[in-house]
Amino acid sequence: MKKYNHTTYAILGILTTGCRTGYAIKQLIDQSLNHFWKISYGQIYPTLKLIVEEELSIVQTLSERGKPERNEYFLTDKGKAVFKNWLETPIEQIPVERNEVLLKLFFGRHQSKENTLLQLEDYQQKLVERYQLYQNIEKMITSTPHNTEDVTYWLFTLDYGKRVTNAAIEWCDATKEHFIK
Amino acid sequence: MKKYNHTTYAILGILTTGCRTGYAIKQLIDQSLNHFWKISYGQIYPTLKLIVEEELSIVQTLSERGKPERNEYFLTDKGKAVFKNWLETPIEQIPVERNEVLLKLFFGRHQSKENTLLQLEDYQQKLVERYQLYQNIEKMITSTPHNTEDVTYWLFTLDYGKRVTNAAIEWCDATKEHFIK
DNA sequence: GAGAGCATGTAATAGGTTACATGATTAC
DNA sequence: GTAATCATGTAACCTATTACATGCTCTC
Repeated sequence: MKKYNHTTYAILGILTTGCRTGYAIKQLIDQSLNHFWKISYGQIYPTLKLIVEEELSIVQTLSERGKPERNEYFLTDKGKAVFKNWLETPIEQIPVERNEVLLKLFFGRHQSKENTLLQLEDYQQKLVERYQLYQNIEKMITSTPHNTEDVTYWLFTLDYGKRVTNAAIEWCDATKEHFIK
Repeated sequence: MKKYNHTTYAILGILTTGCRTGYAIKQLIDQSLNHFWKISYGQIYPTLKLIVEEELSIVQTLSERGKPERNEYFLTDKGKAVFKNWLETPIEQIPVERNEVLLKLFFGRHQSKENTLLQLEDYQQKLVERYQLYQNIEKMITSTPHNTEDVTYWLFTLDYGKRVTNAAIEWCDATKEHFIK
């Protein structure tokens, strides 16, 4: 089966959830997948064009009165099969995540302890903000009525973000110790 | 002060450690920074050309007998200042790390529990392998004699990797629970 | 009438990977 | 002689971001 890039699969996936337009895809990702996925219009519209060319989707142009014209996309059987195949294939490898703070720390021998501490504290603060953001999203989605099953999956991904962010925060604490003494 | 990309700062940093050639830079990154940074020759050689053009570095071509010809790079005062300035500037923001497993899980409502479990188990296995790799690197650098201070910084970055990877492994366990029942 | 939101799209640029090309030396 | 290692480099390609351009509708 022909391979596509991650962006293409993400868009195919979102088309299975009822989102129909490029604009709505952007909104859904920004609102629900924001902590582990992002996308720009510069990817969305060319990819929508691509999946139609590849016959993974068909497009219907709607001009309702009182609304701006819009293109609605629907998966074809081929599109559904390609998506399902991707869903069932394990990822090839965990990507190496470039970390600029670790890079700076790696060169720490050549800088002052004070500066290293400042970098760690700044990083930790940004991590704490991110953690609090996750908590707020969690509060919001558990207090607002949603489809129960959707919420469950949403919470899994949030839990991942919280756990990993928390581990990084704890590392900051432990590492700061070495530069305070 | 003029801005450069991360790759440029990484290379400036490595030139402060005594690495001198493009080949040696590649080796150092592959061996020591591999868990949070990677680079290809397609980035290294054009960047080395750039830093010479920008007068951040000078280059000396050596042809020793018995050795292939090589270009050695040395930071200029300007190069050292640019690097120091980068070291002292906090990162702008923590980047969003795309996570393909979370993306698949997000669409989990539309697939079988069995498949979700398989994806989680495969991911966990890859994480465990990564964790063990970190442990092995740790053993190796603590048992081989190195400059003590260098080792300390090296261990900090490894500790980060271990903590974050471990948090992800634990998340896999917790999440798998929901699909086993 | 101004601003927010809905809606679509492209071009320039940046950043990075992969494959390819070349050639010397060293160890077996 | 042949495989591994040292060493340098480029071209094609892929992915993604940013800025820009357009125009409609709805609310205040």
